[in-house]
Amino acid sequence: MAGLRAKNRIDRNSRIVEAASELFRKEGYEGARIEEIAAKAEVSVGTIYNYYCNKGDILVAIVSLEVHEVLAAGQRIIRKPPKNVEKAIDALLASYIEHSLVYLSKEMWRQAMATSTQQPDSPFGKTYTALDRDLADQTCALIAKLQELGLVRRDVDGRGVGEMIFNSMNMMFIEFIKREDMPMRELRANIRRQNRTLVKAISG
Amino acid sequence: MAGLRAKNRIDRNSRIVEAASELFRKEGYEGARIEEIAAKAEVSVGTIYNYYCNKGDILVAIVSLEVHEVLAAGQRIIRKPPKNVEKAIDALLASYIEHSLVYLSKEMWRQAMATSTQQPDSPFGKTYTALDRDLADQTCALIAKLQELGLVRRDVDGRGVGEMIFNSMNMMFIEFIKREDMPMRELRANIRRQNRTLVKAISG
DNA sequence: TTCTAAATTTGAGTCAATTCAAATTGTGGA
DNA sequence: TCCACAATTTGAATTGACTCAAATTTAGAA
Repeated sequence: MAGLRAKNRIDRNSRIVEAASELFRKEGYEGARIEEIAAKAEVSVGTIYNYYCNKGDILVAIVSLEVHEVLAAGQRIIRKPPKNVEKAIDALLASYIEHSLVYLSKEMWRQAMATSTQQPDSPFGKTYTALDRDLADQTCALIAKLQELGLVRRDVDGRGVGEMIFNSMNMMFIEFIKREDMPMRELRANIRRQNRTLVKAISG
Repeated sequence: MAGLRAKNRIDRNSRIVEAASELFRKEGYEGARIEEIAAKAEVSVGTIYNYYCNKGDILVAIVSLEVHEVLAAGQRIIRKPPKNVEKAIDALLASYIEHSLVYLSKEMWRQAMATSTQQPDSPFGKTYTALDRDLADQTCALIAKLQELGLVRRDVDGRGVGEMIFNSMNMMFIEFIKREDMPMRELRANIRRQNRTLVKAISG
């Protein structure tokens, strides 16, 4: 019976994540009590804290699942990007944004971001930061790809430009999740507008 | 005795802010207990909650004092900016960054940002958001000024560019406060590098 | 199979933020 | 000056996240 312990661990962990995920969605992050999550996952409160160092960390674990899907979708866009700089960048960023609310409500995003800011050194604070970096890297990869394709001038600092585009999108995304009433359409328009000058400058 | 009530309010409020400010600095945000703050300010715990809806809000009030100073310093730079686009932008952003740790530790910044993200609709969540917007507006104002001076091309979208520069600086600042060991010098270098392409593109 | 030690779980207890009903204080009119 | 009412303060009680010492479970050596 090789690894009952490991098997149990995986099983318990997924029960915790599943229970938390459901309760966060149903009752909101603040509304979901740890005791409830423990009951639903059929473990004790202590066990949850054995797996996650605090409530926020549980949420960030869920975010992580989400972002991995987003990254995969991003890869597909980079493989065959639209043959136009503006459209290509817009396609990638739109893909990020469209996916963002599939599993996570704005409230959940707010909490996840807050936690990762508050505790950047907790295991999941680090996870969140790493995800952010992966997304930024992907944006840079798109710029590099566009340079390869001759759509973006070779002499621009692809990394600098990619990071700037990602960073400014990220800030606008933060504004978006802070304003419960802001529609996705408005976010996308803001992003396009803000990128326009830079895009024009780097187009080959 | 017109307004004893109003006078007391102002007095108590400033005692609370002062006590909190000292304790946050001395014991860190998490370490400072509300009861302690109340004792130091010579009010009851309940009174603090009469003035601020939670612990994070007290901190954001302190941040607000800080940012107002930063905005004033920014105004002076905009009045007489360096006669070179890159230097002018760098001067403004450097001023923001250099001031940032005078009254607030990185930990305090993390908490303040987390709170404002978590509760964007609380009174001080709104305050924080407004401060951010003021800073962004100031960055845009600098670009406009540089356009007036003929240093930045008239045909660029000053607002879009200003917001992009501010947003991307803001994300880098967030990274900076998350990493306790990251020196200010590195932050400034990153910002300069990231802005370079855009700055080149808009220079007249 | 049996036993020991390490890993893991448990949940009652702790701690600090937040609430709220009672007590106090300021105001303006008689 | 005195009173009634509204605003404000108070701190004991509540709440819910998090801890930790005891109990349970697994691994694997004998």
